Amino acid sequence: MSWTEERIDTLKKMWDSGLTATQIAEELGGVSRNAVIGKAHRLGLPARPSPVKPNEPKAAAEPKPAPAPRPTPAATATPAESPAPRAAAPAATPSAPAEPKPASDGPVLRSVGPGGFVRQNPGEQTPPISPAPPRRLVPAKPSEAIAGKTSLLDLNDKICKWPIGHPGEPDFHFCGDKVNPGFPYCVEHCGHAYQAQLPRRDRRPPPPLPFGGPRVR
DNA sequence: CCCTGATTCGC
DNA sequence: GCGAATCAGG
Repeated sequence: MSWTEERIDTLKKMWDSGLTATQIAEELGGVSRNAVIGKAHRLGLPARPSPVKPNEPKAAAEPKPAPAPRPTPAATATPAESPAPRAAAPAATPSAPAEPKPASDGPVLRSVGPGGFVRQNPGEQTPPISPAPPRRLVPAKPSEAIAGKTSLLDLNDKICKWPIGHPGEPDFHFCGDKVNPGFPYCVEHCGHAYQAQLPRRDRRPPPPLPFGGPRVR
């Protein structure tokens, strides 16, 4: 596989969307995660939170005479140290001066609900990345199987929240039928979720459990 | 062990 | 330029 313009474009998009190199490689296909990382670096894409980076050359008492032979070839006129040479657009977005960007630029803390759902934080009504849909719409890979299905984001008080499939799977979605008033599920799935208490001797083992159940493969 | 990204270096 | 091998932190 070669790095066509299109593949590079995909790489860029996914890279600054925060996807892992593994995911990107998987998506592109035909390349390893190493290839992706290597390419990303060659492209000069911004470094990502790496597990092994924050360490700065400490001036420890090393017997090494050569302190900093770090070859910075194009050190034309950079006298001061640039701890975070990430800023690239100082005077941009003239039309929108005050960008209400969240104070923290780190990952948003989330809690995870039963079944592996990711809960939205209060006030976080918008997914992580959607600065603007400036370009043409792109394939939007991750949601092809769900097209037309009831996704997590579609859930509300009026539709059945009975899960179809398992969280994390590409086709995972929800029933989405009209809810049985007073219940989180539609009539049919209420029948699965709630069973009349029968006399002990008549009870039967197989209780359908939404989530939690051991995966059957 | 697994995961991650960074770096190196032979091709 | 490419990416496997290697490194190193979580």
